[in-house]
Amino acid sequence: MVFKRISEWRKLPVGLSELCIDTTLRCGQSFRWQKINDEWVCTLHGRILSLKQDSTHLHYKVTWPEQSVKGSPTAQKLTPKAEDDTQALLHHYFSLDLDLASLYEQWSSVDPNFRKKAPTFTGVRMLNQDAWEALIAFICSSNNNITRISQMARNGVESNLRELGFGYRAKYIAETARIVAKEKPSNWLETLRNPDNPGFGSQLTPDARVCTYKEAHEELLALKGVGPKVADCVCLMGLGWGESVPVDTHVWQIAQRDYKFGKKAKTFNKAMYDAVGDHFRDLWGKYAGWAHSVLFTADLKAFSDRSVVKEETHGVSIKEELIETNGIVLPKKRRLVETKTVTVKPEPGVEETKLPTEGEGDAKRRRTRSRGRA
DNA sequence: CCCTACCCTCTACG
DNA sequence: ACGTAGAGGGTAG
Repeated sequence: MVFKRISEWRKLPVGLSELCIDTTLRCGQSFRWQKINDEWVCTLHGRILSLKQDSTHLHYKVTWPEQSVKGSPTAQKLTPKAEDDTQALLHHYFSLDLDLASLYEQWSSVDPNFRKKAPTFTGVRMLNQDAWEALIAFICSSNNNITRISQMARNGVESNLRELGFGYRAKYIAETARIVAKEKPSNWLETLRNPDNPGFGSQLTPDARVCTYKEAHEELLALKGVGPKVADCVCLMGLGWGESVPVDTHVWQIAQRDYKFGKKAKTFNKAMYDAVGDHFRDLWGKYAGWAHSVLFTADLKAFSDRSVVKEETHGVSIKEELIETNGIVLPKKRRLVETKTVTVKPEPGVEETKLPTEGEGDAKRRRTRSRGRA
């Protein structure tokens, strides 16, 4: 395939606390971005986008196909003046209207745990992704990991999905595609979108029935391979519902560890699923899903080299010895250990914050080697 | 409501 | 080194 019309680098004024692409593009939201040398690269709305970032700006470059791709919904946009929409596309994709620093402040003011974790994970935004892409990607995410999902996302979607390594999810995708195409009204998926957060370039149809988050979530459950967690991923990342909180096993662990969930009830059923999401919506508000992503990212193994300890703890040392935390002896292993802990001032009326070195999170702070393809 | 099979890949461990 | 058990960002039946 021949590509032409490569633009010069352009830039948007965006600070790192408003957006950090190195974190946002690899924290399990989109599985198609690839870091090639110093640039993040992905196809989006019929063009190839390259991104890089410095402390003050997001830099972007566009590569257009030589001619329209037939059948592409964006093909008609490849008119000479259409290139100008790339800035608007980025603005929409990253929801740059939202003041993320203010949101972090707000979440920190109501949540000591967030205040502790967030400083080393600033600039984490939800991506405004295509709904269909999010649907298929997160069906693939069941019982899976980021590395493998990324491999799947790069494959073509055909009847031999199974041979391509999709496993049992191949049936889900085929079934879901059939249901959406034949059993649902045309444009059904888009009607589930948050009306306050329209899709990129979409026209608002005046007669469209307004949908709520709960309704959208419920509707998605009718698809094959879509349970509550996948439905919430699609709501949050593909349909613009900022209050959607996908509760996977990892978020469930966070809820138990840091938010006193599951002390009595050990079982995790649908009622508990809803309870966890409702709790975070109650705590964090309208953009609870965004706040959840910050804590989720903070617990990802891929980011385990970042300390949860504040900046003044500049010294880290490599120690080789048995480390015991809360009675759990971890295997002898080379690991990063903070040389000093920071005393966190207890907040009035709030449970005291654990000292960093005695948190259960130490077990996850193990340094991970790079995974995936070489 | 609870249990298990489902596909495949990577990792830890012997 | 090499093989194998186990887990990994759920869902359907």
